[in-house]
Amino acid sequence: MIVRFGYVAMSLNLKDSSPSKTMTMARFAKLPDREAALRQLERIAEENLHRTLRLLRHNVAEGIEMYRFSSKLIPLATHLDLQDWNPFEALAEPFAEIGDYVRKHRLRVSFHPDHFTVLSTPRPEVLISSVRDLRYHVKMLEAMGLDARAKNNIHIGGAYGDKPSAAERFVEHFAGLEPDIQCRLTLENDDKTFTTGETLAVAQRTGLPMVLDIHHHWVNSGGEPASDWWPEVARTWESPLARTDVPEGEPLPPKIHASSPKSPTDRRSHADGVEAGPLLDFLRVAARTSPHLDVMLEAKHKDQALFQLMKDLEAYEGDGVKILSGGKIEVQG
DNA sequence: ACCTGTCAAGTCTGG
DNA sequence: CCAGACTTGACAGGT
Repeated sequence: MIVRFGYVAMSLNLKDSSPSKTMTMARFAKLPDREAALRQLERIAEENLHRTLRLLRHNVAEGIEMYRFSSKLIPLATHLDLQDWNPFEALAEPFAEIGDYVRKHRLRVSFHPDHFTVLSTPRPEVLISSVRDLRYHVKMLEAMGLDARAKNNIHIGGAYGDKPSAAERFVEHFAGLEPDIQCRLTLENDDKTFTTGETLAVAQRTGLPMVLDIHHHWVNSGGEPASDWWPEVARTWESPLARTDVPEGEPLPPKIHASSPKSPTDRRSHADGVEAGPLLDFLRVAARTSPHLDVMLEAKHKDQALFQLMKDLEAYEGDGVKILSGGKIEVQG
């Protein structure tokens, strides 16, 4: 099994490369000239996009082919008071540059809209802003010129005291989404509410591919190994919806999230790095099912955690592990 | 240069 | 019904 590693949004190695520079609403509201303030927001966004491209170049130079974009590329993009503002025209070029680079180097990229996007919500106004947020993420991917292989990962959402009804609402609300939003979604199990099994059931009903977070699984499960679920989870990546825009015969590698607990007393928080041992246990089992797998590392130390993990994996070389590049390995089942 | 409170958004818990 | 926790990087204002 070929395994590619990626990291989230920012690098600790590249100086001045935060792709999430922002402007607060309070600051925006204080500026006297609204048009000038909007231009300033666009300048910040442009800077974030240029930094994103720098990060991608850094990744390619290090052999890293997977990356999650920051959701904060355009400050205040979905704020209600700025709905008359369309920043995409001014940002067409930097977005296109990123997309060109992604295609040229065949990178796996994604977004992860944050926890304000909740399709299981019973509140209409929350659903409306959730859809607005999803549309914003899709627009960014479209502005990059990327097809539906580039996806937006979300959770099911809250349970509101009745998980089955919440899951039911998710399915209904999902069915009401525009097709171009639907075909770019992935569904991830969370650390408190929807377990691997419950998330998988919704993924199977909707046809969505499921991102298995093995750390979330560890803190929110009956104790059975995450790898027990792998064959079924992997199969969700074969659905027609998941494979939208995937050329016939080409693989769409399943994706998982990996992180390690911060401490025995704080098991839910993310540690600085990712432990090689437990991850490798999972990978060896997954290798029996899948020829390809992409692993998003969610660690405080971001790309440095990735470099450290690759270093730690060297100890397993010969023991069913082969290092292929700075961010890619081969694992024997 | 460094520190602290705050930030657009949601949900859950406990009072 | 409401305040605070959760969680996170970065701003903004203060020292």
